[in-house]
Amino acid sequence: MKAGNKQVGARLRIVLEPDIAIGPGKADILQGIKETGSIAAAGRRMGMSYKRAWLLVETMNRCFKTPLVETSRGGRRQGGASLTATGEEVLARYRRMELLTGKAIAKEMRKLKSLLRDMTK
Amino acid sequence: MKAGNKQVGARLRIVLEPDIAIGPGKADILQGIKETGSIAAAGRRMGMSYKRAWLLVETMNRCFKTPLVETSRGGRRQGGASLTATGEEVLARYRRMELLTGKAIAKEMRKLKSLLRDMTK
DNA sequence: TCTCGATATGTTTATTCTTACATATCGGAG
DNA sequence: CTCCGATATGTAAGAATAAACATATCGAGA
Repeated sequence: MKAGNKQVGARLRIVLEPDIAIGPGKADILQGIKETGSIAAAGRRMGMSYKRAWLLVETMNRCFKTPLVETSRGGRRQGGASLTATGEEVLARYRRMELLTGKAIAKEMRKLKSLLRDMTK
Repeated sequence: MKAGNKQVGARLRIVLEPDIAIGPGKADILQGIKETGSIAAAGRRMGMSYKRAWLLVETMNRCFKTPLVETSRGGRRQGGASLTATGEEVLARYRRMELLTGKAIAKEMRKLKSLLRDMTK
């Protein structure tokens, strides 16, 4: 289904405990929720089923002391979701880690790339 | 099938081109070949089928200008595999990137962990 | 009280990923 | 010229993942 995603570069997956990790997918969902105000919209935006998006959110909420995402149903805006303070913090820290990693390995990265075959055929 | 693997910490996946990446799995295979002298042994050591291990090797060999692994069949030692100079270089660079990443994000890592729930139940 | 869009879940169907099994080849050593 | 262990591949069976479909709930506002 989703095709040309996963940008080139370093992809970071933070394994905090065995089977408890946060990677590019969960980070993007957090960001999507922050920007759209809903799990459904965040999922749609990244071509992911609502169920899958919701499941990831549910997992994250279970793993941290405080939920990362808080949701509401019905009401004036017909429900929605937003990041808690912890959610904002986790997202910010993950992005920072991505940045730090990118800088730290930039030089090695270039050297690795120079070993690649052309593949433009 | 394989269970308690994937050490906690940062897991790095280097995406050099869309659909061309090297991550912990391929790095471990390279290292296994370096240390055991065979694809089959490297695979067994990490609980991976020979076919899977061979397939990963084949993919890597196709993607780089020079093969990373060279193989032989029959002969005195009944065949085997070893890393080429390029293979050694790729492995070394990947390990270095892992190290650099670990150092770069250590501080953030600790802070993230402190937000985790206990889960020892 | 009926509507609407979003959350919340369960069930079923597809798809994709791995493994398992089955051969074929190689080539020095015995 | 047969044996052995490893490479090299194909195919079929199974397992794990993900998508698709189907409801149920919520609650302010019309």
